[in-house]
Amino acid sequence: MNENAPFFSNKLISWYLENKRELPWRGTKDPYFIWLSEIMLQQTRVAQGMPYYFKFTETFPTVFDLAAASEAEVLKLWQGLGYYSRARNLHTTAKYIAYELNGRFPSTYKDLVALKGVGDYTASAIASICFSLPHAVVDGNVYRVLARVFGITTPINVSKGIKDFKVLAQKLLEESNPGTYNQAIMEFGARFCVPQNPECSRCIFKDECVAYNNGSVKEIPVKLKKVKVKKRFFNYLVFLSPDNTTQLIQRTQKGIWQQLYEFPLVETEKEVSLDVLKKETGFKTLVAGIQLQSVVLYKEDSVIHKLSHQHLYTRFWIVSVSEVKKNRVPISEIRDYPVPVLIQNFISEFSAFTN
DNA sequence: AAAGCGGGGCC
DNA sequence: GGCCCAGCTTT
Repeated sequence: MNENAPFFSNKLISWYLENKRELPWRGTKDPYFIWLSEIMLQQTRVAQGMPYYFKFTETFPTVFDLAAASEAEVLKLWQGLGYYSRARNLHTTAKYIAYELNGRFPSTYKDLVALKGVGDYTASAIASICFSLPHAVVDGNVYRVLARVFGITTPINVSKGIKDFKVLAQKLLEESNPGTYNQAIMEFGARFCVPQNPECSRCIFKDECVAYNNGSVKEIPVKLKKVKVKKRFFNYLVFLSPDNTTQLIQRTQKGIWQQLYEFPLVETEKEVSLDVLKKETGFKTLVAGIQLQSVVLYKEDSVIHKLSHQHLYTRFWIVSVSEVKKNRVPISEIRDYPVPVLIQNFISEFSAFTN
């Protein structure tokens, strides 16, 4: 046991009890609700996840309700939250718990971490909050707080850093109340020891924080190399036929937006004119056997949809046809399909769909 | 060990 | 424009 542990955890927990937010998943130890909230909050701010937590708990009050839903329903409810593999894994795990475990949630770290979509962080969170098991969480907040207070400059995104921080976090864990301690350190990182411009001068750790007393708060935690952003050029073909149908295709390939729907897509190396687009193999395949009445660019300027690792330069081409042959979707039913935000934004502003 | 995976908020 | 967010999975 680290000799600093009681000092550190006592201060943290005192701060937490005075400063914690009332969040909808606080005040329950039901693992279904804690699990739901933890999956939603992976790489996601509380403010962004909150509305989804309300939607999911209302629509699926129990794990059986979630298990009984279709994947498309789950994805539709998840739409806009991003990292859609979380939703697919959530659904897979719900079915496993409901139908294989008869609704009894796993209650050990080992069994929790074996669930799809549940890694070390989430298993530790559920184990500590729901079952009072002594597993320390290490999320982005914990990295930041520990790195600064203890002056650790090992990069947080290399294996040595990941291992070292986990060991330290585990030493500092208040074992008589691991759930409260874990939430306390995360809340402290989220609300006080924030990434930019923390108010160190009135911090509870200002006397002992190594980074503050070093003047190195801005440089800590150390994180290696940022991702290089790739540019891609998307041309969506928005078919319109007289019977008020269009075409939507489900993305089943590897990559972004798996299992979500989109308009037929022609990806090109750069922004293209209509003449060039018409010569693309992908375009020819998509319109094969179809009577084209007109192809009109919706807007000249590309929409630049930014993902963390890709910038999608996107244009929508309105393709009037006499008949949609494949993957027909009545315009009135588009709203039932889970789609990326990029597509939803277009649907919401395109008059032929909104009228 | 490194890459891939969303969307949004803040500076 | 860059950084980060209650990370996990695949390669």
